[in-house]
Amino acid sequence: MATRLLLVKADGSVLVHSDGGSYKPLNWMSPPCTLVEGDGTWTVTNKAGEQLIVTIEQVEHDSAHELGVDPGLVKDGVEAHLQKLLAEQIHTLGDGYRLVRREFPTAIGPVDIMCRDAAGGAVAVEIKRRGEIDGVEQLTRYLELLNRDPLLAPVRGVFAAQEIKPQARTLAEDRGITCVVLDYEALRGVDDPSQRLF
Amino acid sequence: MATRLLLVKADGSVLVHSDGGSYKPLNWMSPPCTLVEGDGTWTVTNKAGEQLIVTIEQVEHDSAHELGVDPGLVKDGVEAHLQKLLAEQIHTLGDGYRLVRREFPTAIGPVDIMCRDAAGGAVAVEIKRRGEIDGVEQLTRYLELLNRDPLLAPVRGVFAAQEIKPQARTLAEDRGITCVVLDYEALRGVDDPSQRLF
DNA sequence: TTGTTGATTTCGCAA
DNA sequence: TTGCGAAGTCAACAA
Repeated sequence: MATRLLLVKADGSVLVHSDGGSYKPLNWMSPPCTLVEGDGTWTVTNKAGEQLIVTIEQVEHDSAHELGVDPGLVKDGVEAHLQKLLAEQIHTLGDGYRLVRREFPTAIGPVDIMCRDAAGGAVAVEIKRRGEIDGVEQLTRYLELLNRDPLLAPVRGVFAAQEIKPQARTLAEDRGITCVVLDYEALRGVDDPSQRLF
Repeated sequence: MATRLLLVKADGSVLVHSDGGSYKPLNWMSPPCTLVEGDGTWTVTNKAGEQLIVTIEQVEHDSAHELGVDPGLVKDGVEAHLQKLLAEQIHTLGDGYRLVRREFPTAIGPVDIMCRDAAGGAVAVEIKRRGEIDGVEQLTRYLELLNRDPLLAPVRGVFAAQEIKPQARTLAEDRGITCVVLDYEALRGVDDPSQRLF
């Protein structure tokens, strides 16, 4: 038994907040779920039959407010933006680079950017906001597959991110993958539509 | 401008909740951070200098409560439990299996369980609650390393999880890794202390 | 409906 | 302090 903040949101979710844990509640139930009040308890049940049971001994405060849905939040600088900007400025990777296409399809998922270097060699680019080992593994899988295609092989790999963790860099370089740290501000700054030819 | 729930927790975090997004706030700032009130705005700044700026036009309700820290929440069935139970009942993997040790150390991190099969061959086990591609990659890295050790090689891999995603299973089996679906209830059921010899 | 990917993950442990 | 692994992710998009 402890003092807690109970929060029922309009989407049906029920949150039990303690005073720690940053934005994460101590416990919760995600929508869709049903809330049954009775005998000092809330019983919250989701579709899978899982239950969150709250015993209420005393109410310090209780109020309800309509929040509405509204525009909400606009994000900037997510991976999709990095991908778009880098595709437009593929020369960031080196002189003579040419874009083949974004979201280049393969059997195991799309490669973020496929391009060719000055010598005409195929280059697969994996883009992350934060470059960690997962991303290197993902690019490695793509490279293994792409290099089986005689029309493409040999395909080099480039791992591009705003920040690359040391361990990810080590793994990438061990595998012959080039690491590139992207400067989002610089990419965005150069992305002036009036300076673009097409 | 919209009606929002502003929540300042004792750990310093500031949460802006809308009526959607389940347990996640529309926007937030994680501790440690500082909150400066002034002129209808809250300016929340973290250590890295990032800012969350909230403009307040009207207050519908305002209250403060001491929540305390308390025991909180006890979890059951996390990976550590699966690992302990499987180590105690290593025969789940097959007759004649013997435990070498849990958290078997390697240069790139500990292998969850190292054991030997009936024929005496080394087996590295990676345990997950939910088996996804990441886990297969992790086990693959361990196997590559372990198989360079002439005292251990050849080392087989077993990928054990309560639930294994099809893509993870395919990747694992392509690499000769055995997939095992763990039944937590069954493992726990057998783990009756009164039935244990030590 | 199902699967896959990205995200301001947070938290705990150990080196 | 830093790095790494685990977690009840959630939401958007595509097949």
